[in-house]
Amino acid sequence: MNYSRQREIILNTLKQNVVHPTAEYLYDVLKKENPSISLATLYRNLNQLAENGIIKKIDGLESSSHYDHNTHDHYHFICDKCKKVFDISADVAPDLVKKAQEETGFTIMGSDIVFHGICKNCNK
Amino acid sequence: MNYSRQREIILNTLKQNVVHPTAEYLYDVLKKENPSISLATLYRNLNQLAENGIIKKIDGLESSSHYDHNTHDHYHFICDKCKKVFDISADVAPDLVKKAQEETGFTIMGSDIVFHGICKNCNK
DNA sequence: ACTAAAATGAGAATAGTTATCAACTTTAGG
DNA sequence: CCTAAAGTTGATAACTATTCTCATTTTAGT
Repeated sequence: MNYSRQREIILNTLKQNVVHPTAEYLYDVLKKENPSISLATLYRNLNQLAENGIIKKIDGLESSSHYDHNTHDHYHFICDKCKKVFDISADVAPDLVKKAQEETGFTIMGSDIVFHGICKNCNK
Repeated sequence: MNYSRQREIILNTLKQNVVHPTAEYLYDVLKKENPSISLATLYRNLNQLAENGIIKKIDGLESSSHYDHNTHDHYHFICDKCKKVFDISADVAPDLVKKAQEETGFTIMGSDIVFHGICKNCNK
């Protein structure tokens, strides 16, 4: 993977983002500072960054993928009402991967763990 | 939800299926016995059955959704090589939802828990 | 600076799924 | 058992998210 200005911008934008944005959301943000950036470039780079373990692609949330600059082991929660995505600490299930591996005998390389329901704020 | 012959056929076909099929796979199977069934009818009914908790839609596996007639609490593993989907018992993380709920204070209505890696067979 | 490999932007193409709509079924009430 | 309202169907158009193509530009090593 060579250096590329666009990839740097994309990664920085994702890092500065508190939410877990979709490509569409990122594209809107990126275009403000870099009107010439192409959607294909964005997708290409998000995929490359994810393949290299620099970011994480989160599937299973909605019809579109979300992206996370936090690659530490943790889970996600999406509110069915406001669609906001929250982090859940991996502490709620220590050794989950290890145990799953022991039970199945499979080599587990990754996981997508997504909860959904109603967040505190929407519950009021 | 009224009775419909097509829905019954779709549900039965899913129940008889040991794998966790995609809509495409189900459609191919269904057409053999019911050549006139429409793809739209299949998707409509899978969504309705899932909304009513009769089946479960599994997202986060591949670009397309898979469907599961087993609605008991359990997780999934997809082999990155052969793309087969396996069940993992929820016993590997007892009270996972309860703990996540305690930690976050959110009302958790469901979860999608997907592991991926290499299955026993492909590991040989 | 020169070259090969990698990356870009623009837009076309693809895949999976949902929407539309006229015709047909199902259901509940009289 | 008839009817009207509500629900469902098949066919196909439309949509959305993402990937592909390709000519041009950028990067990295010599």
